[in-house]
Amino acid sequence: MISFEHFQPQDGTPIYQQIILHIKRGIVSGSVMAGDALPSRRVLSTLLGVNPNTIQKAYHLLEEEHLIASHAGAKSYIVIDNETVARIRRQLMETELRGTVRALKQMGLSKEEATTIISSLWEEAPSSQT
Amino acid sequence: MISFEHFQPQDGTPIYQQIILHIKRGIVSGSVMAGDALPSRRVLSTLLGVNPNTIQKAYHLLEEEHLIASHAGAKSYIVIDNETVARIRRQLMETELRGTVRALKQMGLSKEEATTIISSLWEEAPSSQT
DNA sequence: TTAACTGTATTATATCACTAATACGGTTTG
DNA sequence: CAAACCGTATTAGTGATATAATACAGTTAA
Repeated sequence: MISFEHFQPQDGTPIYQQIILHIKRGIVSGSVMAGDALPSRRVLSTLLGVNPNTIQKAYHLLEEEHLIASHAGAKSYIVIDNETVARIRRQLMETELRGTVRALKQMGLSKEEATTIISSLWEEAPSSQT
Repeated sequence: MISFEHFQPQDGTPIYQQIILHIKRGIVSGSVMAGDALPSRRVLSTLLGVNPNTIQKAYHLLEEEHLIASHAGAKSYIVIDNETVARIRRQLMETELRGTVRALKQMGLSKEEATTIISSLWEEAPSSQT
């Protein structure tokens, strides 16, 4: 069962997008694998304190992207191969870092300053894998 | 006059927030200084192709944060001191990097992988100051 | 088998970001 | 002074996000 233990929603970005990101990052890190079952819509909505429709929207979009498979009545499962994992990895790196690098350069930082700051932030941030 | 030449809005985040960020990043980099005039609401809305009210919202929020001063009939101007610049700098670093570092760790990257990727992205991205 | 769970669908409501169309009064400049 | 700017305010409408309350049919397990 895919875990949402360390999922903490932050306002500003839609919750259904954050759920999608959470699962995709799990796929990239290897903690989410093919065959894994997802929490049911109702269970996860209760766990996160949001509406079931919000979960359904996230799962529906994941299914449209062919990352999960749903069959009416049964649970939904992760369906991915190695090629898909690589694609998701590239996709997340792109969206996550492109804007950050642009922002740092726009603030006048040098490449060295940027990597130094990120290194120092790496130490203090909470993590499942140091 | 503060330049919006290199400003290219990306959908997903509200335009008024992007305008605020653009100005704050300019302040941090030193390209936006105390006394600089801002484009009028109408001019900037035409330039960016958005509604004047959107610009007004951005400027109004900047004024509430005491970064600009507006007087009915005249242009709006940047009003900041060194202490304010330092505060904005800390604020932007915080919001920009904290989430990125969290995301990269959640994807299972090591500190070395992260800094390496950022270094390589630094080269290809467009910039006003290489 | 049947009860409990599952995915799926529908309709209604509220809020926010953004657009649109005006209007009013103060400032600047020729 | 007067025209051309400027900031400010109001009202109305649209689309996206999220909530709320149901309803129906398929799957699973005691």
